[in-house]
Amino acid sequence: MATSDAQVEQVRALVATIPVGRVATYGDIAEAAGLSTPRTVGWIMRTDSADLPWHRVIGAGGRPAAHMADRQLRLLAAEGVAIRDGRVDMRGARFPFPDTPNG
DNA sequence: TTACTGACGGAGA
DNA sequence: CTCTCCGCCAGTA
Repeated sequence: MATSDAQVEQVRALVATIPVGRVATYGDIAEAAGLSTPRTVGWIMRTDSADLPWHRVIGAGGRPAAHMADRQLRLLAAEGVAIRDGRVDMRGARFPFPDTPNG
């Protein structure tokens, strides 16, 4: 499987469903989208994340994107997300994806 | 075609 | 806790 367009749309859809004050990890999104590696999620994001709340997408353990961590943390903090020592407090902030229609 | 790079994640030191 | 190495997939040279 070479990441069908459906997978890409799935990832984009999942990211778009992340509500305010919540966040999701690349791994969770990849898992929910049926991807085999979170790298692909990051690829999709950088490819086109203009219409997506990219700031609600973080790395494992609440690690924000290094190139724009300040911006992401700032946006998350503005939405009410708890930040701890420059990292996102996953406790209660991690958005639980309801179900994966893709299976 | 091979090699290098990158919005990642896990395990080892 | 920080740093490093391997695996994974897609893009670019």
